[in-house]
Amino acid sequence: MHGEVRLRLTEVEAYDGERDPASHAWRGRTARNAAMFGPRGHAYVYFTYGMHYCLNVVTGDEGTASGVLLRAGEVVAGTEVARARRPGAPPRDLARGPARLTKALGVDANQYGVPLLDPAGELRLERAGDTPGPELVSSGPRVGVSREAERPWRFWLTGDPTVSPYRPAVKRRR
DNA sequence: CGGTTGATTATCT
DNA sequence: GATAATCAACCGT
Repeated sequence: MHGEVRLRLTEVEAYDGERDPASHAWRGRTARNAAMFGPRGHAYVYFTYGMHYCLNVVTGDEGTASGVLLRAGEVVAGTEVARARRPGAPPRDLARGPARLTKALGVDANQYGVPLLDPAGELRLERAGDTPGPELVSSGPRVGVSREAERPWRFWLTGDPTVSPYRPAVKRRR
């Protein structure tokens, strides 16, 4: 959650640090990905496509650079605030996609590197209820990555309407 | 519906 | 100079 807006996560995607060709950390540490190499439980926020922010949770030990991209969620509190940030969006689309999620939450470069497990933090990750069992979770190829897209490291709640529509990675023309 | 395209810039080659 | 862990608008069917 961030401020008044609370999300129930429905879709995430994993990246395996420097060993993973699809990871931002693949070519080693840079100014942009420095937070991925930091302690687990902190935020790695990146800016892409000239206009979007995406939010990751750092999951590996310090120096490891693994992370999980938060791809989608269902807004369960603070709907008014989220709707004001995404005017015109149908309720189920408020956080349906990694950039939509940060927009609805109000996350941007200001949250780069902040701790997510601090109960006093504005932006934080909380456990709510039991971890869903395998019968409720699906997995498949990651989205938008051109290398190693076949790794089935995107996970989502089966049948949940707030999961982002699957779009296979394609080479862009120009 | 589904497919295509422009937006817009930090980052890396 | 090209690309990118994307989105929304716009097309034709």
